[in-house]
Amino acid sequence: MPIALDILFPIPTPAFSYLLPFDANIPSIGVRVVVPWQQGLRIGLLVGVREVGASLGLELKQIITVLDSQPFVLPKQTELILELAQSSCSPAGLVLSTLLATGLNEELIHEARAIEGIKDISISTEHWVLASQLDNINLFREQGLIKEQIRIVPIKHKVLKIAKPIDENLQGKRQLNQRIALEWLDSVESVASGSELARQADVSESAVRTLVKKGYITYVEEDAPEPALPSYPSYEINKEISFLSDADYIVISGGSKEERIAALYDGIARALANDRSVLIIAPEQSLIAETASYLQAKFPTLVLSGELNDRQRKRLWHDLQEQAVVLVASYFGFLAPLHKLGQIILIEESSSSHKLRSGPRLFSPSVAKALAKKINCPIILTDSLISAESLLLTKKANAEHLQLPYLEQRYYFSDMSSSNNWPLSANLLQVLNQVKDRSRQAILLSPRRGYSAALGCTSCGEIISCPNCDLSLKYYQEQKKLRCHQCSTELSIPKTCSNCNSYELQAMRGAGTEWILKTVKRQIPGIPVYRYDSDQRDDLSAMLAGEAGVVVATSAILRHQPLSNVSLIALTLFDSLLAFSDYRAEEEALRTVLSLNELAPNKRPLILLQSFQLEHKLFKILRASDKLKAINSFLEELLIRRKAYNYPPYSKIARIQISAKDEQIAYHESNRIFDTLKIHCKEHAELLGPSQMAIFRIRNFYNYQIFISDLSSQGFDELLKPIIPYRGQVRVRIDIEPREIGGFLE
DNA sequence: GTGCCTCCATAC
DNA sequence: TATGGAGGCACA
Repeated sequence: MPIALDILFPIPTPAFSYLLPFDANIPSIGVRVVVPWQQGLRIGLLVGVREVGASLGLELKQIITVLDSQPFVLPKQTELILELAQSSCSPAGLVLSTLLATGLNEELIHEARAIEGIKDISISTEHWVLASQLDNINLFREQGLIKEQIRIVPIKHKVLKIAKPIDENLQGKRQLNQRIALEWLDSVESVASGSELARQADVSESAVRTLVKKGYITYVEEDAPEPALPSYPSYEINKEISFLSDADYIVISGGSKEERIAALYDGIARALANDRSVLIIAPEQSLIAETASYLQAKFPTLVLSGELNDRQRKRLWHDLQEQAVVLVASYFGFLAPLHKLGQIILIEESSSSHKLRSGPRLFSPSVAKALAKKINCPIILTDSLISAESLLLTKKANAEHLQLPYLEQRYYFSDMSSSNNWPLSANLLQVLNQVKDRSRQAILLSPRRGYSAALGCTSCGEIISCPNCDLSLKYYQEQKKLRCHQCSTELSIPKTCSNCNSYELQAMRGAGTEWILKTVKRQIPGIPVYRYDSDQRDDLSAMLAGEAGVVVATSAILRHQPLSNVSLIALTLFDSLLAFSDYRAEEEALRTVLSLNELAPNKRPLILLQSFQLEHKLFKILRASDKLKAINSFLEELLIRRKAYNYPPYSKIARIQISAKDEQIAYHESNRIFDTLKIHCKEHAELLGPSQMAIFRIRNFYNYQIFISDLSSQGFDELLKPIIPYRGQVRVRIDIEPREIGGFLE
C-alpha cells in the first residue's frame, strides 16, 4: 500500500498529503521534509503518516527529500500543534506559523541528475545539475527519470584576506600606507571589510582599495561565524524564599516581582539537578529581559524572543540541545527543542499580552497548560494577583497556591468629583510640590497619549470623529494634528466647527500625556518634566541616575527600567481602568494597582489615585487594614458571580466577529450565522448576539459579534462546525477565550 | 489595447 | 503566506 504523509506548511491551511517514494523509509513525525510546491520547493513539517489506496497514490505528488534525521519539532509538540488547531478553530498551518520561530524558511540548493541508463533526456547521469537550470523538472520527476538532492545553503560571509605577500613593488615611499595595511592584515588574518581594515590599520580607504586592485588582498567567502546571542545585565535578588512543591499546578501570587522570581529558585534548581530543562514564558520583551537578568547569574539561561534574527534563532536551536537549561521565551518557546522539559513557568499569568492578537489568537497560559498536560510536567504561574481561573484550579487536588504577603503601600485617594482642578487635583499638585522640594521623582500615569481624547465644539457639542472609524479623533496640540488611534488617520485641525461654524473648538474628554505634562510644567515650575509614551520616549537617564524629575507616561513606562528615587506614583484617572466593559475589568484594575509598586521596587512611594468614584469597592479593598483578607473575599465573591452568570472559569466562551464593508451585509450575515449556529448547537451552547462591537466601524468595516458558551464541553470545533471554514461574503474571525470583550456583561 | 491596482481564491 | 487571475480604472 502506498504511504501518504501529512505535511504542514506555515500557511493558514490544514496539512497537505504527499506520497512517500516507494523505496524510502518511513520518516519520524516532526521531521522537516522538502516537497514540490507550485513551481518550486517548500519545506514542511511531517505531522502524520498513513496508508492510502493505490488510486489516491497516483494523484498525490511525492516528497523530494527528508531534511532531518531527528525530529525538528518533537512528536509531543507536533501533537500540540494539531490539538491547538482544533481547540482554536483555526487551520493547523496557522498555528505552526505562529509558534515555530525558525526552520521552515531555509534557503535550499536543489540539484538533479538523470538516473543511470536514461540517455534520452538532456541531463547528465554523472554530475549534479542545479535544478534551476532545468526546464521540466516536474515532468522528469513524475516520470521517474531523475534523482534529486537538496542541501541547506550554508550561511557565508565575505572577508578580506591576503592574496599574495609583500614584494618589491610595494617598497616605495608612496606605498607606505599600503604596506602598513598589508602588515596589519597579516597580523589579524582577516577583516570584515575594506573600510574596517582602513580604520584598524589607520590608513586611508583608498590605500586599501589599491591593495585590492593590485591583487595583494582579496575578498573571500567563508562560513559565517556563529552569531552572538543578546546579553542582559545580571540582577541580584536580595530576598530568599524557600519554596518547593510537588503539585502539578502551582500559583505564586502577591509580593513583588522580585520575590515571585525568588520563589521559583528552588524548583528551578531541583529541575536542573535532575537534568531537566525549565521553560519560562513571559508576555513581553521587557519581562523576558528582566526575568533573564534575574536568573542568569544562578542558572544556565538562554533567551528566545522575537528580537532574535534568523541566524540567532538557528544558533539557539542548536545550543538548546546541549544541556538542561532555563529558557526564557516568548510564546516561541512552546516549540523550542527542549528535550527534557521538567517544568513550565508563566510570568504574569493574567497579562493581556499573553493573548496573541493575530493568527489563531492563542492565549499563552492555555497553550502552556496544554503542553504541560501533554508531557506530564508541572506548571507554575506567577502574578501580583491570582486570576479567577487559577483560584478555582488551585482548589482542586494536586494544586498549590503560594500567597506572598502584599506589600504595605501608602495610598492616597483624590476625589475628582469635588475638585475644580482638571486634570490634576489640588492634592496631587501639593504632593508634586513636595517631590520637587525634596528633589525626588514622580511618575504620573495617563490613560492615553496625545493632548486629549477629543477635540470638540463648545457651542454645539459636536466632537470631531474619524472618517473611517466610530471613534473620536485624538487631539495632538503640539503637532497641531488630530489622529485616530485605530486607523492612524491624521487630519489637520479645522478652524471652525463643521456643524455650527463656531470658532470655539476645544480639548475635550480625558486628558492625555501632553495635557498633563503641560499642566505640570505650568503648575510646578523648575522641576524637569519628561514624557514617556509610544509617541515620544524621552531619555530618562538623568532620572535613572537619581536626579529629581517628573515622568508623565502611559503604561509604556512599565516596560522601562525602574527609576531609582521615586516617591510618588499617581494614576491620573483611576476610572479609566474600569472603562472596559469586560467582566474582568475590576480584577484587572486591582491587579494593575497592586503592581504599581513595580515602578519603584524596594521603595515605598506614595500611590495617589484620582477618581470620580471613590465609593467603588476597589477603594475599600485598598483601604482595608487586612488587605489579604479583603482581596481574598473579593476574589471569592468574583467566583460566585462568575458561577451564577456561567462565565469563565465555569464555562468556555468564544467570540465570533463578523466584519464587512457593507453595513447591511454585515447585519444580515451575522444574523444568518447566528441562526445557523442556534440550530446546529441546540442545547449544547448558549448564544448571545449578534451585537455591534464596542467600536462598530473600524477602518470602514462594520463589526458584529456573537458570543457562544460551550455548555456541555463539546469543544468549539464541534459547536462551530457549520462556519469553519467559513465561505461567504463577510470576514469571520473566531476568538476562543477572548479578552477585552466590550459590552458583554451587565 | 496596455499598464497598474485591488481583491480574492488557492495551494496536495 | 505567496501567487496568479479577475475585474476595475485611467490613459493612449
